[in-house]
Amino acid sequence: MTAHVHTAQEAPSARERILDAASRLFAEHGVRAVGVARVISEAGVAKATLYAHFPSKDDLVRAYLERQAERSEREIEALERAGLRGARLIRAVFDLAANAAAQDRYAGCCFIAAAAEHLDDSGGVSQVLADQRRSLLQRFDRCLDEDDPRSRDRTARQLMALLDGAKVASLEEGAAAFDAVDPLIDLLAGPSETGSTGVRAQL
Amino acid sequence: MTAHVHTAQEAPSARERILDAASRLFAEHGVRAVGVARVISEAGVAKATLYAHFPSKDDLVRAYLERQAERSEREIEALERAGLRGARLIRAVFDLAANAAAQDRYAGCCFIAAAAEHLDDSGGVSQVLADQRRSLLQRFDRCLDEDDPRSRDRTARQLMALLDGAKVASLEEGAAAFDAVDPLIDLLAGPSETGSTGVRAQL
DNA sequence: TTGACCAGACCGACCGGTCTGCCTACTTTC
DNA sequence: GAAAGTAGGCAGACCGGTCGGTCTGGTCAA
Repeated sequence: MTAHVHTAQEAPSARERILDAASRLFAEHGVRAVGVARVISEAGVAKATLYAHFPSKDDLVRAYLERQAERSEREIEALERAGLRGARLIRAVFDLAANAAAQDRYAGCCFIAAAAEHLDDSGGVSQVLADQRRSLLQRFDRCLDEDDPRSRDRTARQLMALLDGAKVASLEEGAAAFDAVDPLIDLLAGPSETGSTGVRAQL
Repeated sequence: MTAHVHTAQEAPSARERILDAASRLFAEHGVRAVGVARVISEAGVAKATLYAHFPSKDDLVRAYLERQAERSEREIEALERAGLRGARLIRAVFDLAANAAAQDRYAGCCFIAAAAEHLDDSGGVSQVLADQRRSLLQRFDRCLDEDDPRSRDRTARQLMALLDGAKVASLEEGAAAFDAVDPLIDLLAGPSETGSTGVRAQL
């Protein structure tokens, strides 16, 4: 695997260049619409090199989704470390998604898109998606301060639906799609306390 | 176009057999995963016949989505004709989606899936999707009894997000995904009045 | 005779994936 | 310190298969 650790000066390894190019292309055009030829072209890498690091395109796709899931997780953990808790952390998760939707070449949530492109899941792609989903659901659950676990679980699922729904709407409306659901977040997540988390304004 | 109208006895025209087979296959496996060869095979039709009716696969896809949108529209209109209004009609729309998610070979909402598969929209596919979306949004709006148009629009978008979110969740959880959002519908759509619309229980 | 349909060969393009061959840079050994 | 070996990456030819799409030729009913 050569889990090479680079300093900032070093050029990124071939594996990372491949994953970077694949991530950019997959996110913008979809997984099925991008062939390995285009990935190696934009990564500046030989075909054999790609297949040395990823046994098949499906492995590359899985690695792409896993990295994306890890990044999201780390972003949220960073916010938590910054002191955000409960309702404010939940709001921040929505704000992160809204920020992503505001990007120039935004083409929808990579997890929802990948799920739609892998209805027949021959590889382990949908497992990665299920894991990411469960992880976020649990985080919502932990952020809620309702006593009844059943009620907490239901509220977490409502928040998840709201997030996914806003992401779907953002395909056509961009980040503005998150405005409509905004008031509902407070309602579900608990006392709104002080207003904005500031995260959304960061970009 | 030969907009032939058959009685019940007549065998369906070639065009309809094509559209039926394509709809079944596209809905179950996704648009890109199904080739024209498979469509004509399951439709029992010659390749030339398909291309006589649909100039390209993209036209076939558009026809498939348009027909699906029309069917949804007609289902809702039938419920309206049956006397459902306001909040109860909104609930019925959710129940229709939940029923679809309960089907055996359900593989997600065809509109969301098609949107995810056509991030780069070369054909007019995304136009069909946008139309369907706008149409449903307007119907929600008409069903709400809030006075302020702005507030009504926002509530309609919240309902839409809830519906899309439940559809996304139903990819993994099936029709059960709609249970969680259920109480929120009443909250948004207005006075719950008498409980179930009965639609959901129909199947 | 005409027109709608059938079966299936055929086309060029592209797909994921393999393989050969060359080059470079580091490491081992004398 | 030079020679030899080795590992990783490069370019691109090549493979079988599938894609969307076209074309030929034949069947059948109106």
